[in-house]
Amino acid sequence: MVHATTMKEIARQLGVTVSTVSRALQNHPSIGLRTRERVHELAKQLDYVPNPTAINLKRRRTYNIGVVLPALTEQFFSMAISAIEDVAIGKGYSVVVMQSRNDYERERLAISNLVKHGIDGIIVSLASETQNNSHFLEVNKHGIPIVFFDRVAKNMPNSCVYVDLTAGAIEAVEYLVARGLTKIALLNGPGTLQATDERLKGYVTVLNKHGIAISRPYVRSVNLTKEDTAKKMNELLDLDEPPQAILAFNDYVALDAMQVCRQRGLVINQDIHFVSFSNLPFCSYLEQPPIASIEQFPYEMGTKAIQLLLPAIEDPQHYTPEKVIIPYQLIVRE
Amino acid sequence: MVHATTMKEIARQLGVTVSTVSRALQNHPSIGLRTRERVHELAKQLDYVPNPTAINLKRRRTYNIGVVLPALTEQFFSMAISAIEDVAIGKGYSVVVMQSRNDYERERLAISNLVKHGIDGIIVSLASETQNNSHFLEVNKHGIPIVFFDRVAKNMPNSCVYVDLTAGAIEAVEYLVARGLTKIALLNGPGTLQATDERLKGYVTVLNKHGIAISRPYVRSVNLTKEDTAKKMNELLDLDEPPQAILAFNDYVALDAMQVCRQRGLVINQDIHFVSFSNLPFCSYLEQPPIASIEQFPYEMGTKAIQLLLPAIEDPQHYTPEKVIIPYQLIVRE
DNA sequence: CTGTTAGCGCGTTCAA
DNA sequence: TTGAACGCGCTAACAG
Repeated sequence: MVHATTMKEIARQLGVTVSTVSRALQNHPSIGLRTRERVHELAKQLDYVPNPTAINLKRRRTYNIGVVLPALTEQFFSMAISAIEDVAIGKGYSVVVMQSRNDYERERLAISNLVKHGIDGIIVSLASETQNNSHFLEVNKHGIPIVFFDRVAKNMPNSCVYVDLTAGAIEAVEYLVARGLTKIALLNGPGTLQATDERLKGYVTVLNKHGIAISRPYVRSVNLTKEDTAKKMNELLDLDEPPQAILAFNDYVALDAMQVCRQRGLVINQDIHFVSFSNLPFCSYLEQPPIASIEQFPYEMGTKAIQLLLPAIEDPQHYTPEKVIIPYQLIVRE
Repeated sequence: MVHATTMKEIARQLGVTVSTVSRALQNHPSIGLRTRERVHELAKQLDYVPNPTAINLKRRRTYNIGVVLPALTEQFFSMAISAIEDVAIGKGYSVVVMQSRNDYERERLAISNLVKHGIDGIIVSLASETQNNSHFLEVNKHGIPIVFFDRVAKNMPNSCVYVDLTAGAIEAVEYLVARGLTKIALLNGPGTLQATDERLKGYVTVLNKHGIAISRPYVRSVNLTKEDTAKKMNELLDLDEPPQAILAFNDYVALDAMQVCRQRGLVINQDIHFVSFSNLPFCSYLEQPPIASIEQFPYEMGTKAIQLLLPAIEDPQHYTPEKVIIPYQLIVRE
């Protein structure tokens, strides 16, 4: 801005003190009706807008909340952001977004930028490649609260909110088995994510329960890029005994894998079946979507995350971190 | 934060002045090597982080850039945001997002919140329901620069960046005609958007050129909700002479309309053909995508938008608004 | 080389 | 009812 009008300017033009203007603007009772009116009038006339930076400096807050997540273009995360934003705005906060692109260094940089830039708290969903928590510990040391959501960090004392993916995976695999599909492969995420472990655990549990031998080549990790997913899916199809069904880490992995299948002439939901996590809205546009998906309620997760963060910001002393588990839901499509 | 360490604290512990500390920290040449080292050492030891709010107060900047757009969950916009963020971060700015949800009041509120919250500039893509520009004029009055992108406002003096949709529509409709499809309907956006006029103009131009009569019932506006699109698509199919092809406002409209067609037993790309705008990545997952789409390069648009905004922030005097047109590209899928 | 002083815009206590 | 003075945390012109 070229030169915004300040209280000082109003005071000067009215021949009063800045403190009088200050009080008049906040309708302090001890200000004469006449002066108050004159101040308000001139303020409006000069398009006076209080300088938020100055106010923040006094309040010792920025009213900025940082959100770091893998990719905004993934609908799961943009939905979560929407939820965070809705709550934040209602409480007078703004949301600053940063994307890690699943890259550790970028995540580290994003966190550092946020702290340098000034935020009152941070909400994070981990990059798939993040292996250590030093950057988060640093933030904790500064007394800036963090809440993890969905892709949460292991062994961190902060609040976090996530769904019970093991239970979700169990229900998903049970569903496949109930449909008579027993050659089930797992296209899992990167080993760095807790979410990957949880899916695996559910997968193993069900197969064991039904006495189905677990074939090592059936379990593969992808790094969440399209290329890697294609590679791993091709490997699965090249096996002597290719799987009848795939449990995919999420809808994006499922879609990329399904594309490979189609290219190889397989008919989805006939030659091969998919079940995945996320239940993203755009799957409803597919002619042959995964037969089932675990809804993870990103909106609810985002809402809960910010609801955990705000008290940590506004009343740090009485704040104790919480682990919140959001219920999942198996959505069957046919 | 409970109690961050300040320069004052460092100064106290070292028995020097705050200004000495300040200069030492920025490696001012006129500071004794010894003191400089002691200051840096203690700063690190006490986990000193400069208070950005105080710095911003002096610099008279917030280093925050506000972005207001219809919906983050639309991939077109999340891609644009990614671009904006990439450039912004490189220049030391952070991005604050607000969504209008295509609602005028929400857009108005978002703008007002941004100004109250403190931002150095704003990038906007209009809500479909926005009919007047008073809230933007207000911002202009405060000397805060605005750049419009994609859905730009009519009759505003600010910079803006958009694609030549008329030319795009022309090429798209020509493509349909060349394929022998002449009964072409237009599922257009809301009349409030300039982008809607432009598509219509292109549509009319081509039909006129080929001497194809324009049937009024073939041209419909949708408000960009799934329900309205379904309603209008059904109306088109209920006509005595239903269209062979649809030019859709964007991929979301196309997808919603295609869903209706499938439900009514039509085979996409056989009984009816679609061409749309945006060319969103997820269309590549469809078995029967629109046969062609106008790529609008959201990443390039976002990049250009912030490149127009930053000079306006950093050197207001020498800044003159620009209208930038990004080239489109017709992507043919088969 | 370092301290003193002033000021960014605002809120607030203490006097008058 | 209003003014004077101080402080939030930091930078910078001026002095020594």
